[in-house]
Amino acid sequence: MTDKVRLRIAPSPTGDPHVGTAYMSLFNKAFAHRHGGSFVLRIEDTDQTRYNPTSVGEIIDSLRWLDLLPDEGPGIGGEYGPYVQTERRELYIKHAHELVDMGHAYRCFCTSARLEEMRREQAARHEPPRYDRHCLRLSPKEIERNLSEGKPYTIRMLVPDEGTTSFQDLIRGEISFENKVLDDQIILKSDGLPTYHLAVVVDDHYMEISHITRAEEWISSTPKHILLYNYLGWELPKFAHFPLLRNADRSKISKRKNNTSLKWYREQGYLPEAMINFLALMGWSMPNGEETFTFEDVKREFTFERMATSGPIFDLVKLTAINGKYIRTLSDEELYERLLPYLPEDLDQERVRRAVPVIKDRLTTLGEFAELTGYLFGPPPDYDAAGLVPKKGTPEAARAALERIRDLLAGLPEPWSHEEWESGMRGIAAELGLKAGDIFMVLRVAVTGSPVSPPLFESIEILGKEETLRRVDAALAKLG
RNA sequence: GGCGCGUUCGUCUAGAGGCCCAGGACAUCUCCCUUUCAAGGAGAAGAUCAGGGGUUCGAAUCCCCUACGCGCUACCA
Repeated sequence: MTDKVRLRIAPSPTGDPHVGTAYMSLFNKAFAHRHGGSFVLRIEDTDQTRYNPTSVGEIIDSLRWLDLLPDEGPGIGGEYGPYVQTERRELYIKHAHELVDMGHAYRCFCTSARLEEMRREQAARHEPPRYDRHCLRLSPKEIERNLSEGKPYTIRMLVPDEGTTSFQDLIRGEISFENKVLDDQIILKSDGLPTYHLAVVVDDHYMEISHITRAEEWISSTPKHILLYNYLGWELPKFAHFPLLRNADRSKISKRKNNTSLKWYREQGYLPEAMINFLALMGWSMPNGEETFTFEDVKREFTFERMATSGPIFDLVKLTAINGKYIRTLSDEELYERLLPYLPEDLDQERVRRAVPVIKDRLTTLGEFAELTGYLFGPPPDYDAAGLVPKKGTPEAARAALERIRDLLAGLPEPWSHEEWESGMRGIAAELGLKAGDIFMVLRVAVTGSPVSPPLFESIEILGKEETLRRVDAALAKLG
């Protein structure tokens, strides 16, 4: 074991790339790199029933999107591979049997049916569900017979009846468990693949992981892992259990109650740097109190000591606010570039460029651009003729206003200035005894199809005189 | 039920014995700006620091108890 700093994330390829994976990656990569170490990706695919073949690629894509790519991992390379657990099965089998030989583990031939029955009875007696060690009492002869009959078996670790197992958590301090509350956990399944508990210990050892970071849901299995390290005679890594991201009801974050897929955030148009900033604010903060910062800042400042212990609620509203803030700091050109993946390719690019500065302050995600600016690239959404009529006005007033606006626009030189247009508009309002706001509203609805829209003048400018006039005529026709 | 972890404004947090009758951000509300909506600016409201006991001249900060929340309790991770 060296004193190299090596951290890893170990997601299971069971579904969409999870926001929790990004959360852990952020701090792991920051800490590893801060100390000149490596950040590793390992795929924990020992549960074949939940395996999803597209998942690994999507996890990597998502990490690349967030600029959190690992230094080592499947498809990335590294000297500690393979980085996929099913490709390492011989290693687990070897150590599982080694543990059996040492008397620290034993074969269990119990069927799932018997185990279920056992648990049912324990529940009925209000006892904690634990393996009753039926197979620990098997004689060598019985074991021999079961083996020769080809009975399937699992391997369970043997937990001491007495004593306590404790460890120093980098985030939470000392945590200890009485060994008697620990179960004789299955470490090798009957399909020959390890359970998490064995695989994680073996891999973290061989991959020379120096700091084991994971969510707090793993705290209660840590003593089992420590026991395994001790049985195997391996040096203990450091442990840090991070707070669990929560739903609004404080339960563990789930896709039922939250958008947990990183693909979703990308599709909506959240900026990776906003995502990073938001995630870093969950349970952590900059020493100087700064709330807007980058990955580089986290890398420079991250320490386990500053990590909070209680699980933060994942608040989409705050993420969205941060995202809007990041969008506003982008230059028009940058924003244009970032918008491209979210737009149909056949959109008039020149028009998109001109729409960018107009819409920037109103964007909260990149994905909103298309809907917010739809009227600039096609006909305005259909609206009711009543929408053209000023609050205290009549359809006749709206008609008179539109006719004069049409004449005003038609008579304006091309290009015309905001000033000459606005004074013309105000003149019409005065002439008709309407408020300026009413006049602008009539035009706004005629041009954008909605009483709520991006700035009117800029919109007209982008659409051009001809198209604007067409829309005014359409509005007139609507009024009948 | 057992074991473990946690508990500062609605939310994210600052706070490591006196600087705190608790600061910032998001959200909310008001005002300003303004042709709508935003953005921006200025304000307001919002936490008896879960509750109760200690320790101390002094506690959000240290200790104990209680309550509540969450997690684990699978041949899932």
